[in-house]
Amino acid sequence: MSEIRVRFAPSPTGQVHIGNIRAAIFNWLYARHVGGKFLLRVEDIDLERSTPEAIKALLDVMQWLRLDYDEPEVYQTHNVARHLACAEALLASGHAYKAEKATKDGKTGEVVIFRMPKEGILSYDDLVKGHMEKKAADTQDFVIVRSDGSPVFHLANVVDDLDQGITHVIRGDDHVENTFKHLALFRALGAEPPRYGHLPMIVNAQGKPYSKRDGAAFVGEFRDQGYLPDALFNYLLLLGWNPGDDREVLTRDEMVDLFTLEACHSSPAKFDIKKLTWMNGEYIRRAPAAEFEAELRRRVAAAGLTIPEGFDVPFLVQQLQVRTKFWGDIPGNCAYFFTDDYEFDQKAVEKRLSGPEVPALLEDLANRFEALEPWTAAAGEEMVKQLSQGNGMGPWVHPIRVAVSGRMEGPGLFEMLQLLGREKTVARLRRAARR
RNA sequence: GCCCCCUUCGUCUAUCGGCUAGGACAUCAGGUUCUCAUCCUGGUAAGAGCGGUUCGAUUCCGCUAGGGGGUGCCA
Repeated sequence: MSEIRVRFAPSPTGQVHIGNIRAAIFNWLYARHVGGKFLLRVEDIDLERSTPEAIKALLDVMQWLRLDYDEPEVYQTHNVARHLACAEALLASGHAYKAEKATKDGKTGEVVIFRMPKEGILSYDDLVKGHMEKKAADTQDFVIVRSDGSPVFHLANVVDDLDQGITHVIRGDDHVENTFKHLALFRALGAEPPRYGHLPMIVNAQGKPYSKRDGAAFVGEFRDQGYLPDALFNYLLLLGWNPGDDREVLTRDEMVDLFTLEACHSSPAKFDIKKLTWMNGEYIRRAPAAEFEAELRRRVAAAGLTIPEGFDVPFLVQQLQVRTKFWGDIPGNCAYFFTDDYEFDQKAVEKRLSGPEVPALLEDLANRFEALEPWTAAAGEEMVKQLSQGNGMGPWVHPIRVAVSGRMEGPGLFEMLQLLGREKTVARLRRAARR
């Protein structure tokens, strides 16, 4: 049995759309599952729309999502001579003919047109949609070489698939109708066509194709917003596929192991950013502490902040990891540990620090913390508990929190103070008392 | 217009004729608690409609409706 070869063949005309990259993901998983080859073909014959920037963005995204391919990427522009030679062959064999045809802006020129079968039923078995058929009479001949001599998508796409030995074409639903054309082209070229499978579209809340106006639609945007590649990968996979049981968060190995085209759906799926966000948090929470720490250090440093000597980073990680939904939350959610110039949330100040009793309270607490032994979260909590006499620590805890961090939410207060250290805690309490 | 495809909770989905229709996200209520988050418990919520086949249909078939795709010298 010959090797299974699949490909991802995007046009580099802009950023990479999530619907597009999902096709790449499914192709990649299929190839890995069956032990075949996954290839990348850059369909850059498209006029002026293909740009070097777009190609770079594409390659970056492939790498970011760990979609490795098994042979160097192929550029469609490098194969134009072959496309045209095939058109000649088709002309010679009578499968194509030349004709004068008008463009939509009124100019006419001679093009090469492929002859579709005129009688009978055209059919094929779609890898995900099942048996498909269409009356030949319902299809039309189509242009394969433009009047300027350039090959049209259908020709280039088919010839490249042929040349690359593609055995399974897994692509978006919008290509279903093209499949009848492509099949005919393959046969006219005297070649055995690949199997085809069509993935349903990703749609918005209204059921229309998901686009830019519906929110982030490009892979790069998700990356910029702090989504993890593995979370996006996992979420996109769940749109139209499931492992057959209740598992949702899967490792790459599990995905490869369980993936089949038979389990893919044929109905469109709505993109739900909330579930993606949940999954992202899930991936951050499940990340090894060391990985979280590395990311934390990187982001704190990138913000120009310095982690003090002796700072208990692992303890901070423990406090922060469960509260982080996006990498982008860092360092905003912990900057106050590393600078005295942290921001005060105005609402928090009004709510917790504006009372007439607050200055005296904070001064008193500053004195008590100054004398607290040992400097641990447990000791601090014990002390405040004494003060509250079992009536709830809120009246003490809230002002302290805002005074030392500027915000109303965050790690447990006493853990926060332990991390911050006695000196800073006391100084900040006094500063807030005297403002 | 014509051709093709799709249709289970708000969303992603399980079910391959036996269903008290399960899970997850979201949402609501409660628990834990110094906040937020996590975590735990519980609730609301679905088979587009109509016919048929069958002892029995969410599951099979047909029709209708709704939605999507295609119908380019775009890809």
